[in-house]
Amino acid sequence: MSKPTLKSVAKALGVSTATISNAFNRPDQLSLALREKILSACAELGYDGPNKAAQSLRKGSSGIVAVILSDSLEYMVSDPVASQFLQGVARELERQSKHLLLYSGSADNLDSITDFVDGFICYGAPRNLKLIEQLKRCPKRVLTVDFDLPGRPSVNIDNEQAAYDSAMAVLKPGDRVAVLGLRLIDAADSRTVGTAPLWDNQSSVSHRRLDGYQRAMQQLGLTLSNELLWHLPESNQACAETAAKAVLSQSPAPTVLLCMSDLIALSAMRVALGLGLRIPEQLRVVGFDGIEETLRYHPTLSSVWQFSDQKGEAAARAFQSGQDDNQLLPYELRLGESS
Amino acid sequence: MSKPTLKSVAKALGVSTATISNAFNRPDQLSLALREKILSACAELGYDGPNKAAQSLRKGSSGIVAVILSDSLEYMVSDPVASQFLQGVARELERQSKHLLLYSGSADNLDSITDFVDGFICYGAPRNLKLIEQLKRCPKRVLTVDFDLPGRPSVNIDNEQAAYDSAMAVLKPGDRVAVLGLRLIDAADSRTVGTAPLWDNQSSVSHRRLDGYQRAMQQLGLTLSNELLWHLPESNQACAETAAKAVLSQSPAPTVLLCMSDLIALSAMRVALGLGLRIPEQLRVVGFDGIEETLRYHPTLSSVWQFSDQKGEAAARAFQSGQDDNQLLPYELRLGESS
DNA sequence: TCATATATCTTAATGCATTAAGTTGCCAGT
DNA sequence: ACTGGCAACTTAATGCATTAAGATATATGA
Repeated sequence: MSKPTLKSVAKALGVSTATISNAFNRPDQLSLALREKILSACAELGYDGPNKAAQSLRKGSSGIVAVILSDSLEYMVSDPVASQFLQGVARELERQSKHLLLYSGSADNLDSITDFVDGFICYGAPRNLKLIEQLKRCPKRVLTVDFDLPGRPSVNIDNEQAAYDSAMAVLKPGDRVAVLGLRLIDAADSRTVGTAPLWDNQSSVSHRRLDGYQRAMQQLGLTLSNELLWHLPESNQACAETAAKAVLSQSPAPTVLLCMSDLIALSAMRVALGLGLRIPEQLRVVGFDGIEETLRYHPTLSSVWQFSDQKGEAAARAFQSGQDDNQLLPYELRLGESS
Repeated sequence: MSKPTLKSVAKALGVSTATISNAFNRPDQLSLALREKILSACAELGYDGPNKAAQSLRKGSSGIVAVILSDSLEYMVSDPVASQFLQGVARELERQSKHLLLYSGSADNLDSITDFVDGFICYGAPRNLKLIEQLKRCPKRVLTVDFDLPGRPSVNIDNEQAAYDSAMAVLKPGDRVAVLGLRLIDAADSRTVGTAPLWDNQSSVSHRRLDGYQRAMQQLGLTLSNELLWHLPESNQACAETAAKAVLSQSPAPTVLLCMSDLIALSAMRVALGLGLRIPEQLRVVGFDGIEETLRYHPTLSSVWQFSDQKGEAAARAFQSGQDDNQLLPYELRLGESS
C-alpha cells in the first residue's frame, strides 16, 4: 500500500478531505470529537500530516528561508563574523520553526529556488551582478543585510557613524593615516589603490565606512593620500598581510591604521610587530566588527563591535515580521591596547 | 496581470499545456521551430519556467538536499572538520545544481521537510534519538556520514584501522596510555570515566577508534585503565582542557595521549606544555582528523588525516549516485613532532 | 410555532505542472 | 492505392492539498 494521502485518509474515515485538512489546520472548523478521532486514525494509518510540497504549492509558502551568502560558503564558514551571523539566523529561524536553505552567492539562477522559499535573506552585497538584478525583481520577500536594495527592507548598523566614531577615538592631529578597506572593487582587480574604480553599489558598507573615516579626518584636518588607501579584494590573511606590508613600508610610515575588519587589523598588527613597530606608541590600529580572537591577541584591538549573531537574529525576525523599514542595529566602540 | 503559468502561456500561444511543459523538459517531443517560438514567447511574457513547487509535487523531487548536522550549527561552523565537510558537500551539490538545506540535528520534526527534499545527508550520529528513529523510517533517500544506519548507504573511513595505525605509530612497550575520546555517552553525563555507560550506537566513530586503540595496545601488551579513558561530552577547548588536566596530573603520569580529534589534541598539548611537560620526550601525543591549525602549532601534531572536504564531496556524490554501499574513504597517517 | 442563527460538515474550484495514452497528418515501402 | 510507422500535438488523469461557498441539522429567540 502506498503512502496515505489526505484523500485516502478521508475515504477510510468516510469524511470529506476538507474535514481532514481542517483537522490539521483549523481545529475550530470541526467538532472536538471528530478531530480526535481523525487524528488518532491518522496516527494509525501512518499519515503524518498534509504533504508539505502540496501545501507549499497551495498556500504559496513553505517555511523555508534562503540565506544568500555574498561570498562562497568557504568564506562564510571561515570568517567569524559571517558564521556568527549565520548562527544567529539559524537560531531565530529554528525558533520560528522555519528552515534554512543555504544559497551560494556565486550562483545566479534564483529561479531554481524562488518557488520553494518564502524569500531571501541576503547577507552582504553579492559580487555577482546578475544575482543582484534577479533579487531586484524577485516576487518573494527579500531582506538585505549589510547593504541596500531599493525598496527592500534591510538590517544594518550605521557604518558611517561607527567608522567615524572609531576614527575619532584613535586619530590625533598630525597623524599620517592609512586605510585598509574591504573590497569596494570588482574582484578582477587584485589590490587596487585609490578610490577610482569603485564598485557600483554606493551603499556598500565599505563606502559608508570610508565616508566615516574621512569625515573624522576632515574634522581633524587630516587627508588621506592614495598610496595609503588600500582595498583588499578578499578579506583573508594573505591579502591583508600584503597590503599591510606595502602600507607600513612607506616612508614616512603611517601612524594610524584604520582597518575595515578585525581580521585585517589582526594581520596588520602581526606584520607591524614583525617589522619592529611598537603598538600603540609608533602605530595605532583600529578594527571593525568585533571578534573574540582580538581579545586573546596582544595587544588587544580597539574596534567597533557589531554583534553579528544578534544581527542574524534580527534579520530573521525582520524577515518574518513583514516590516519594510531599514533597521539600524546598535554597535559599540570598544577600546583596547592598540590605540 | 498575475504571474504567468504554464496554462496561461499555453492559452496565449494557442497550444496545449503539455507542449509548453515539453518545451522545457523534453525538447525531443516537439519541433525545434515551435520550441523556439515558445521559449521566446515565455521570455516575452515573463514566464521563467515551470513552477518548482508544482514540479516538486508532481515529480516527487525538488533538487534540495538536506544536510543534518549532528550538533548545533554553532558547533558545525566553529569546528574546522565539520565546516570543511560542509564546504565539500556544498561544492559538489552546486556542481549538480542542487540546493543545500541545513537542518539542525537538535530538531526532531523531520516531517516538516521530508516532503520538500530529495533526501538527507546526515553528518555524524544525531544525539537526538528521536531523530534517528525518524531517519530509520524516512521514505526518502538517507545517506549517513561517520556513522551507520541499518540498510542505509554511508560514507566513512575505517576508523578502527586508522586509530590502530595511529596508536601503533606512537606507542612503545611499557607506555602508560591515556585516551581522550569524543562523546560516546549521553550528553547528560558530563565527563564520565570508563566505557560502561556507552551510547546506544555501537558503530559510532568513537567506538571504532577506541577499538583500534585497544587492538594496538593489546598487541603491545598495554592496558587502558579506567582513570585514563575520558569521554568528552563536547569537542571544545574547555572540555578538552579539563580532561587533559585531570589525566596529566595523575601519577604516574601517562606517557602517551591518544586523542580522538586534533582539536582535543591541541588543547591537551597546550595543557601539557603549561604543566612543564616536554613533548615528545615526556609525553607523546597523537590526534585524529587532520586540520591545518596543527601544522602551524609547535610541536606539530601526529595525526590521522581524513580530508573532510573530500568526504563532503564524496557524500554528495554518493547521495546522488543512488548506490547503496558503505563507502570507505582513504585516510593518511602523518607524523609530526608530537610523537 | 416560525424564522433565524450556529455548528458541523461537504462540494467543488483551485494552485501549477507532468505524463501516459490518444489523435492527426504525412511519408516511405510495396 | 493501401498500410505501417513516425513526428508532432492534444486530451485527460494525476500529484496532494486548501478554502470559499453551499448544505444540513440543531438550537435559540420571540
